[in-house]
Amino acid sequence: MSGVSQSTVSRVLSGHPNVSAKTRAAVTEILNQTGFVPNASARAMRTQRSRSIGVVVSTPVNLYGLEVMGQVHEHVARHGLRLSVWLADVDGNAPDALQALRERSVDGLIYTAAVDHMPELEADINAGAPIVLMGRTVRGVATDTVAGANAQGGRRVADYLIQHGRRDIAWVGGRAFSPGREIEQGFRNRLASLGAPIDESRVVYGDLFYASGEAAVEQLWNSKSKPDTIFCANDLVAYGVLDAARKSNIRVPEDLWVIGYNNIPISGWAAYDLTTVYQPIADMARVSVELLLQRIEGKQGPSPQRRRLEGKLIVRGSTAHAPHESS
Amino acid sequence: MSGVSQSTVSRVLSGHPNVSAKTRAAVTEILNQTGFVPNASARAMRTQRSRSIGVVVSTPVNLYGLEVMGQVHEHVARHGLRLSVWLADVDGNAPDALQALRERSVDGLIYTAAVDHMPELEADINAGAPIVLMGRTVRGVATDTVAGANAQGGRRVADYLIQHGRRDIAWVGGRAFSPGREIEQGFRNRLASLGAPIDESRVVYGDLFYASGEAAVEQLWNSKSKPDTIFCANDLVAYGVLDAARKSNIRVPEDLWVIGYNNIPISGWAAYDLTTVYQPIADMARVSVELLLQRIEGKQGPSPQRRRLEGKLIVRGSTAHAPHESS
DNA sequence: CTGAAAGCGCTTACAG
DNA sequence: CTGAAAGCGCTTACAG
Repeated sequence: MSGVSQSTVSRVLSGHPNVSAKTRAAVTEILNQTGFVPNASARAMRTQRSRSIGVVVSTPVNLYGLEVMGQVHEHVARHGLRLSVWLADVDGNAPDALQALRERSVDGLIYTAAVDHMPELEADINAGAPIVLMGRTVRGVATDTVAGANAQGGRRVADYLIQHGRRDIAWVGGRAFSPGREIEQGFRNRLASLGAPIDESRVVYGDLFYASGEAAVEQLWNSKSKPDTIFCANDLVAYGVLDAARKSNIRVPEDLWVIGYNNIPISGWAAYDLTTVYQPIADMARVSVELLLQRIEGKQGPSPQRRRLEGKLIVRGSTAHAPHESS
Repeated sequence: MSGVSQSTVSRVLSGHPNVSAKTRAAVTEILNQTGFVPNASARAMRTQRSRSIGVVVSTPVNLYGLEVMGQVHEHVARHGLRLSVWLADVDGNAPDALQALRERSVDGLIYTAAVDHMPELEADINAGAPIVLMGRTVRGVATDTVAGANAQGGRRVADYLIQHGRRDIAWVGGRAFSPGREIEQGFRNRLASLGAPIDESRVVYGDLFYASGEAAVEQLWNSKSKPDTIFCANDLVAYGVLDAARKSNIRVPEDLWVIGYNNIPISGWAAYDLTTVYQPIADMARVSVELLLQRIEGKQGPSPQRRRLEGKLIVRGSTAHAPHESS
């Protein structure tokens, strides 16, 4: 140390008030000259904080995961924290992420790939590990959860379709995917209460990738009861549906209406021009990061938070209706 | 410590050979019972290694960045390392990533968003910081660089187009984007040497997002010399071109051929069915991680490596030609 | 094969 | 306002 003690340098570095202006200036000067940068591991060991949080995203076949990661990064960076990333396997597991949390490489985790029945994840959460679930719900797990208002989104689409006279409605979803299940429930219930319950022969379950949409069209068109509308649990599947329709010369929207869910940017491109439900990912990321930081500080409330953020129906060409009708 | 010394536990944890079988078994037993997990910061401080590396990717508007991140994650995880992520700003800068490297939060960096003239990045590299450039080249920077064989890709496309009788060829590129510049150079040179130099009125520069493709079509169609082919520096721009053509009732491939670069998954979807040049991202990620780890170990050679990995032309419907002609 | 001890580089009461 | 000292939790020569 050129002149002063280690303690004083540390106080300058951390902006601690107990340093005289002239000492501070002198130390800052030398810091700049030497280009000294404090060691993060040492600070982390001493403070018991890595200043880093992790995010677990689904396998990036689904472009939605990219949006999620970008928004989480944005809000993590805003709090001066670093972001580590793990890609979950197809079952949503990311053991390396949990291990990193246990060994305090990260201070907390935002988990966006959860499904039901994840024993390792649930054990860590029950042991008090700071983990926030984002975008997915898991039954019986006692931690903060931030998700879209999916049932409400499903009801909104049901209202829209019935209002515009659609009756032969198909649903393409996935069983393991909690947002899809919630959308489906809201959608089914509202259709039923409007006197137009869904015909089970028009319900198809798949893995929610692009190819599932193509497969769904083939299955629905080979059945007796062709639909006039297909509502898909995510946009990616809807693109598969639209492309299959294109290949089979099924005209959209004249012969078939198609609706997706998420409103990823591709849905605005002319090739798809997809009516879909916007998800407020930026808000979900913001709230998730805030709740996680509170949990890391030990400031969470007695019972876990369950936040539901509302989306919005975005009407585009895949369901075009007469312009005087409001959406 | 129940029974043995801290040193022995540490040796068991690290798999050090100097532990008797029965001691090892006893310690392992207790470790499992108590669920003890060693603290990563303490290990990092002692070993001077964070076991974590960072990747800097471009703003994720471009889906290509997602693929890159996924592949880098794959290879980083394979080496038992953690991955931190930073999104670069529009100019390719990521000061937080450089800071994290300086304070040893990460052991090294894979930089995929570099452009020319990045003083901070170059200063760190010249000071010996372990940074590998991936997918982009920067003039005069002395570190390992792993990129696609872009000039060769450009030549390959030139050969293909001339071979199939295309003559009124347009190029849509970007000035700050090194792969684009290299593709352009290979493309131009080969066209010239085949006696069909590009007409400068058919060259358009933009920022290489979707909207640039739409803008390019508008500009080219308002000029005197409409092209019969548009070659784009990346797939995203090509989608913009294809959608603009769709809106203007320009038929592809009858009236216009369109070619992209990268072969991201969307290019295989029926809506675009885009002829493009495949980039071996997985290999680029593998080589980048290997070179970075060598550099972290101080085992790099005297002069920086410049690797070029070859891609491959993927012919699809956006340039359909008679089936008997080979691609 | 095992243990006692030093030290990685910080931060933070504590004493002055 | 400043400094000396302790301690965060590991790993690794060193001695036996």
